[in-house]
Amino acid sequence: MKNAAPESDGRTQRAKSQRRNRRDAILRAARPVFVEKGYHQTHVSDIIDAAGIARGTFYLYFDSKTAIFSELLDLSMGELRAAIVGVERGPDAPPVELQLASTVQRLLRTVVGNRLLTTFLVREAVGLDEEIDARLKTFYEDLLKYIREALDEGQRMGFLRTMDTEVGAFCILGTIKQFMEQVVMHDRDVPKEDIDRLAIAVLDFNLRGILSS
Amino acid sequence: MKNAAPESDGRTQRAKSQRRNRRDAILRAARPVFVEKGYHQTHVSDIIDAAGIARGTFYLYFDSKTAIFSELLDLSMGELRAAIVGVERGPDAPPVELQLASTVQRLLRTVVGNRLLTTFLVREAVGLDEEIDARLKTFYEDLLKYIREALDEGQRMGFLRTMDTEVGAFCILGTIKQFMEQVVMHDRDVPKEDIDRLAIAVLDFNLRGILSS
Amino acid sequence: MKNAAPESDGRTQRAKSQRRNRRDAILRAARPVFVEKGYHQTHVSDIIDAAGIARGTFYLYFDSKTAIFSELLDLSMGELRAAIVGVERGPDAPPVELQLASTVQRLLRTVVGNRLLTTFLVREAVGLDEEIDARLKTFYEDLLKYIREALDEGQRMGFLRTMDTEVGAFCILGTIKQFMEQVVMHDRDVPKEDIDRLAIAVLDFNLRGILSS
Amino acid sequence: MKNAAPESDGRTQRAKSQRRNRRDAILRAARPVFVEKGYHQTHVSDIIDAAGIARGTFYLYFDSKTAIFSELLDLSMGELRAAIVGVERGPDAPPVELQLASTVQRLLRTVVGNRLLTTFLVREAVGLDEEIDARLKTFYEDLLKYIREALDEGQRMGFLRTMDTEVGAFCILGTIKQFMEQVVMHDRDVPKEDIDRLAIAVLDFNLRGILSS
DNA sequence: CATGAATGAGTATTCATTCAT
DNA sequence: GATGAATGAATACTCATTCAT
Repeated sequence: MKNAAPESDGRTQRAKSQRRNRRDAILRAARPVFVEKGYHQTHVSDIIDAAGIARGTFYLYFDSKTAIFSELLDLSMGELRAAIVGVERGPDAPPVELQLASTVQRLLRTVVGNRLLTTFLVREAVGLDEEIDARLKTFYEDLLKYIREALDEGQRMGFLRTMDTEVGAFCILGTIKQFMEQVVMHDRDVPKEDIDRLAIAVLDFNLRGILSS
Repeated sequence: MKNAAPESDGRTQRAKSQRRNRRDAILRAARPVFVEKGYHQTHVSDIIDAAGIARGTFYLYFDSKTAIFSELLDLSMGELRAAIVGVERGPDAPPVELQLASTVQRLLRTVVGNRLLTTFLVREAVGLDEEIDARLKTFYEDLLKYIREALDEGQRMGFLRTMDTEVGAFCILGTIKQFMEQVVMHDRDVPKEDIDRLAIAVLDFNLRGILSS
Repeated sequence: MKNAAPESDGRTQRAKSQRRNRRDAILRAARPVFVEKGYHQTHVSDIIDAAGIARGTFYLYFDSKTAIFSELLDLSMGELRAAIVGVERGPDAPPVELQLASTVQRLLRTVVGNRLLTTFLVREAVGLDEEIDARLKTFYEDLLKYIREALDEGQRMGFLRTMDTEVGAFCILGTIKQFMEQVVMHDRDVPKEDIDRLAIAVLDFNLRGILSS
Repeated sequence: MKNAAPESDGRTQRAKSQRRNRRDAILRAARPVFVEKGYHQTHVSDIIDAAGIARGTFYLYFDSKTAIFSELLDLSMGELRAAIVGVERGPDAPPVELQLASTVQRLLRTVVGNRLLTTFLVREAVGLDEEIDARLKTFYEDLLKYIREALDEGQRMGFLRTMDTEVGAFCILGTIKQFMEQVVMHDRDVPKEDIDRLAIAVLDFNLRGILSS
């Protein structure tokens, strides 16, 4: 705090880095516990056991059990967001249709490859805490908005048909979330080829529906 | 002793009826409490306060807090099931396409008309209890199976295109569940006309997708 | 209450008799339940189930759970008392020594023949309730006093040696109670011959001790 | 990390010692409460009030109310056992008769000097819990076996007369237990001289019975 | 008399969080 | 920073007893 010496900067740096490492270690240890046992059945004891730290140490890095869970949820939302965002809107960007396709593929690969994330988003985080619920709501609303804008643009560009894009958006979101559910439901690992096949099928459903043309 | 039979019969009848009434009254009182406060934040005290009964009386009719919640969940699943089931398969039945359409409409009307049910099915019941989770899983699996069979038949009859009906089924389920989510999210009442419009839009999405033909 | 008619006497009589029968039936039903499950693990439900009566009916005949238990205990104490009391003190009565001998035999036969009684007196009734404890205490004190007076008389008559009769009395009581314990401990039925053999052995112990003469 | 081993050793040592102290303090505080109020009327609140600790602290050291009671009972049984065991069987050991005599004296002194112990063994522990009952049964069975073996040896050595040593053993146990009862019954303190006098009287009873020779 | 639905006081135990060392 | 002993608020469930029918 006193900034007494120039090397204090280096120390602070190192300290901060250590602190961050410790935090990350605790987060990494807590995640599978929350996923396996669920929020309410996961006790602080379970987390500190998994992390190999003392009880008090936990509270040195996180304000509460809710706080660490909340942060894990944020990480999950971030990962999923990263898998989606990236559609370019510039004039010489690839066609939105293709972008959407690759987005779906990237998305499903992420979901399957990280079941922890999926569990948080579809099962654990619901109805625990008002603030958490709010954040989840915002997350999905952002997603909806993003999808809807993509649909709107697709309509403007003519390759998407006339429709209520609000409805279209939540239907698409619904198909994705249900895919996530299916992944969570089945414990077995899904082979990569199957994921690609599924991604194409889901995309196909969203693009063309079920009716024979 | 003399008039044991006739009297006991009448008494039993009345008693059973009263017993059922009481049970129903408690169930009716508990439902909105669970919906508003969530399972964990709903204490037995809240339920008995809402029902205007004594603590012991509650346990006279239900084994536990979990038991009454479980029963409410069953009721919700039953209502939703009733709104879906009913597709006839006979040779002179109306075309599956139409039946599916009307089913979606019926379904969405039910969902909107009973937000309590919806909340249970998409938010409250998840991750509370292993047994409850299992029942929920079974419920949705039945639903998936039902939808998939409908899709299979539609393919056989030629008006549905070639596709992976397993994927088609969970995508449809996803759009429905997400619709339920939207209903739960928005507290405002949705006008009936809007519901019908939405039902058509959702159905349209599922039938034709988003691509312009 | 009004004594309106002469036959009311008869009616009252019959009613009283019926009432007594009912009471006895409940007592008979409750006894083995208390013995098997113990006081605290015996619930009023168990008693009314065993007696085949309604909950309210129980309270028509007994003030409380404690009351019926207390009454059963009294019965047990009465039975044991009846097996003991009866030593005649008249000038031409049989010698106290013989009376004591036959008393011990009668006593042990009673104890073995009625394990329920035994259980109440040595296990169940201890430490349940201040009032019950007091009654049990009085019972054993009476027994002690009775034994001591017999010892005193025996001393006066010269066939018992000089000793502290207070100590002698509680030692004798101790041997009897421990015999009862043994009976309770072992579930198996004891053959009558064994009882007689045991009675003689116990008596022998009390009369002559363990030292070789 | 560097000095983990040595420091943890010292810390662990101190911690273990403190932990034991705390446990003992709670045990010491709980014992008179159980004795005075009885097991069922002693609530965890009473114990933590007596020990001056918080509710959670109690459960830090004991699994349950039953657990702490059980441990107190074990302590009592241990104390009594220690007062009894010690008869030497070697060729140059003091005669069993004398050993028996001093054992009885030691025993009674222990019983009188520690009324808490006595209360547990003769009143409190009976019929509370199956597991506790079993332990109590084993304890008394061990005692019986020990006494009987002493009697057998006395017979072999010729200074005890021919008798059923099984009966002799439980009769002796009975006199001891009844002595304990007498101590529990009477609240007043017994002067040491009286105890010695009583010990001799009890021993005399067991050795020679009540009959004049 | 008989019934049994209703009552509500009573209690052991858990677990997130704190803080002295 | 790290520790882990101590804390105490919070909560579901039982069961003896009552009383309207």
